[in-house]
Amino acid sequence: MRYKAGRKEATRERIIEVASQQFRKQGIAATGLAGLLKKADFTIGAFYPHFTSKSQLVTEMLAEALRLEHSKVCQLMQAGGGLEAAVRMYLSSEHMAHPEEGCPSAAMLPEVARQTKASRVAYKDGLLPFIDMVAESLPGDKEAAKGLAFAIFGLMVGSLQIARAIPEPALADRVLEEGIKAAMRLADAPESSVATGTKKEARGLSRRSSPRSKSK
Amino acid sequence: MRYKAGRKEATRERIIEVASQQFRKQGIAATGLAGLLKKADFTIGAFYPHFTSKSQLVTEMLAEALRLEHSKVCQLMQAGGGLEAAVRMYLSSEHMAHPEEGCPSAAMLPEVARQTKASRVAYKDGLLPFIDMVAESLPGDKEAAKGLAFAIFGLMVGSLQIARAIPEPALADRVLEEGIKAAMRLADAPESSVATGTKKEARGLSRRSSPRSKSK
Amino acid sequence: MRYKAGRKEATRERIIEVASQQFRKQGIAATGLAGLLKKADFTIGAFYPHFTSKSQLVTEMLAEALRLEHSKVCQLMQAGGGLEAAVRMYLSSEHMAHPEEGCPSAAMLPEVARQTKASRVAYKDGLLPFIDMVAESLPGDKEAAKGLAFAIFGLMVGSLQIARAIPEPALADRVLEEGIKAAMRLADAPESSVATGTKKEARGLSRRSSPRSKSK
Amino acid sequence: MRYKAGRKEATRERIIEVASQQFRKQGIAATGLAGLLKKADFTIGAFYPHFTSKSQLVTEMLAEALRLEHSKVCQLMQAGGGLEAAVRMYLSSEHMAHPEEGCPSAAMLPEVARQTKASRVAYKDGLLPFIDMVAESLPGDKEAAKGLAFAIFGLMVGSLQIARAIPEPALADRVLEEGIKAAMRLADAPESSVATGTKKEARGLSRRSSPRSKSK
DNA sequence: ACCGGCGGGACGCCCCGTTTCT
DNA sequence: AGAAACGGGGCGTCCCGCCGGT
Repeated sequence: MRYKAGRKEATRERIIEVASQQFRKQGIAATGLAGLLKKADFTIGAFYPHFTSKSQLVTEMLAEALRLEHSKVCQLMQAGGGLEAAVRMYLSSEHMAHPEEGCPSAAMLPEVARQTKASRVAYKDGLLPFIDMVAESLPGDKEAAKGLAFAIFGLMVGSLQIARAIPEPALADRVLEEGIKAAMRLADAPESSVATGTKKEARGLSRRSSPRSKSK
Repeated sequence: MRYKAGRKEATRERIIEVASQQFRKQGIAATGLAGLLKKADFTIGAFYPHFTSKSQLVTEMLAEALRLEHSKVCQLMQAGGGLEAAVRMYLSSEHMAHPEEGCPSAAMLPEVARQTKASRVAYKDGLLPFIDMVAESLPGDKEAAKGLAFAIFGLMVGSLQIARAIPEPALADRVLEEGIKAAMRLADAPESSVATGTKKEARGLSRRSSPRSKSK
Repeated sequence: MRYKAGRKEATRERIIEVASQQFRKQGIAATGLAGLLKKADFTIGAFYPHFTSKSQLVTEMLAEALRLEHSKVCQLMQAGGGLEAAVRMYLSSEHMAHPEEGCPSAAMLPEVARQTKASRVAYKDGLLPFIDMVAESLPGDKEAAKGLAFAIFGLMVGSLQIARAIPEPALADRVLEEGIKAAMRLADAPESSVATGTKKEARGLSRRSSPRSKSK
Repeated sequence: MRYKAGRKEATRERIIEVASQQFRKQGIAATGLAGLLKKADFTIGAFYPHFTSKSQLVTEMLAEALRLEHSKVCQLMQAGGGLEAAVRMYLSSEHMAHPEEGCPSAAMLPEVARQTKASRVAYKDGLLPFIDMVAESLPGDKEAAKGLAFAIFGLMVGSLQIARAIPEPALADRVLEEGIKAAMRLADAPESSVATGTKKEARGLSRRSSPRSKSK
């Protein structure tokens, strides 16, 4: 073959990488392919050998972006911080200020819901492992933990979006803080709150929240 | 007024109304003014006497949409259901399936964050009364309740968006359910858990909104 | 009648006046009626009672603008300066810098040529008295003087336009100067230059330039 | 180059060529890009790979149109006619009737004055060589000849425009004729007209015009 | 076979001249 | 006389097909 082996892959990856930044920063609909390719130091000519359409790029970009987000959070949690560290990172001013490097869900969810079926499947497939990972750090049986993980993730996504939309920095920070507190409470006192009250031990969370455990 | 009194207002309101539907359904960037006006049975010529630009329409539409959402939820809560009824409605399959008539935050938040300052201010100004209203149905001191209301709202917004993006109906419903459970837990057992530990009684929520009747 | 008598006329005149400024400044095609009316402190509603179309306004505006230009130059020449004063004024930096108050021909001639027949007739009818007036200050029989007046006027129009188009002030001024010199030579030494060589005496010109022939 | 060598250049030239016709015929502001491109058998999609904006096209079109006009006149003068032939051609009924193939200055000067700086610089840069060429066929020292050339060109431009604007063919022709006479007088008897009286011999002019007054 | 990039049209927002209603 | 509404058109950008050089 004419080109260095792997060059094609490299180009493709680069396009996806830049796309994941631009889409998160400006939105999917508002981002044009030409500008995107230029940002990746290509011209549109480089696009169609790799993707059949913009929507295919969206699909692949979602898969990749979620994979990266997943591994980023995974590392953070395994580095010792547990879920709390992840939550604090997610709901931080830095994350709020830099959507282009942040969670794809927070940056694009409503737009994802309007994409093709394939893209939405890719989103779901990228989200589930992430949810499972979060669930593993939560107490309770597997299914219950998974449900809780969905809720906690929903809380984080929503709170971050609200904070980003609010033009008042002080208020935005407040929203983030409250999101952290609520996420930790959810993680700490899973559904059993009243019934059993015993088994929390949210692997990695809890520290700060452990002693009290509210529920009595 | 030169025209039949109120005609101008009627047109303006009609444009805003259709805009709020289309923007929620298709996204702001993806919605063109021409199509929007046609949907309102006008041509583009009818737009510029009322608005100077699309972004001004976005601003006014946000204000109006939030006002309506606010009053809708308000009615629901005062009708006796309390916060729980509102949460159940928000995280229902119907709401999930009809973004065009649903919560503007759930449908457009990431795009709102990319709008002009004026639009974001309008968003904030429309959101706060809503948050305050929710807070009133929560226990604890005013500030704490407000913080909790932000978190609960974030949870609802995020969960609804996730459910909308997921192409598997069963899983989407699961996300909604878990959102409801978590929202109720948050509302039920506010932070005071340790401090006071006593009478939560989330005015209107609590167990499953049990005996009481909160409102007012 | 409802309105003070003459009010209608006043409005009409005001529209024409502002139009003659805007058209000269920005060009006819590039000037919109809405902006024009706003500049005259009206809304478009004030336009159609007075004119049936933009092109009719153009026609009337040409007649009026030429009438004014005519009388301005007439005054100048009768004030004692003669043709030379008029030429010097016409080809001055001030006139070059302010097309909106200057000669309509210099500002719009190519556009006039593309207007309706009616507009062009108005232009012609406005131009001829002006040419005749200039011709009267020129020597020779009436027809010859008229021909010369056309040429001198053409020279002035073209030179002013060239100067306006040139972005280098020094060069533009040079063009104006040369235009003045050439105009005076034409006025001074009419066609008879060789044949008769006798009685120029370009009524009103020459004074300053008469003994001249400078070069020597 | 990726395409058949010169294909891009060909398209670009074609666009410029058609633009130079349309702009001269209808005016710059009154000519739309879509119609222009269609006239060149393209769609608008073909425009932006070559030009970044309409105003850039204007700039390039001015440069090209002046270059062509220059060479056309140059050929004419070198073919033996001298300046007189050029003047007669310029102020001919044919030229008057076909602005789209004629002098860009006569067709667009007032609009050129309203274009961007870059366009006006292009105009100036295209005009100067032309003026220099005309100056070479004039007697007297170089600078004086250049000044005279400006004036003669101004005279031609203005006279042609006036003739084009006048709806009466007979009068228009009269204006052209008088323009020719005056131009020849200027060229024939440069400033020194009286002093020396003898040496006109405006390289190529004069012959036919010297003895007198021709017209009719 | 990657990639550059021309070219096709549809469509984006905005503004035009005009008509209509008051 | 004011202003809403119409609909066409302004320029510019969009996504994409396809050609052709490397």
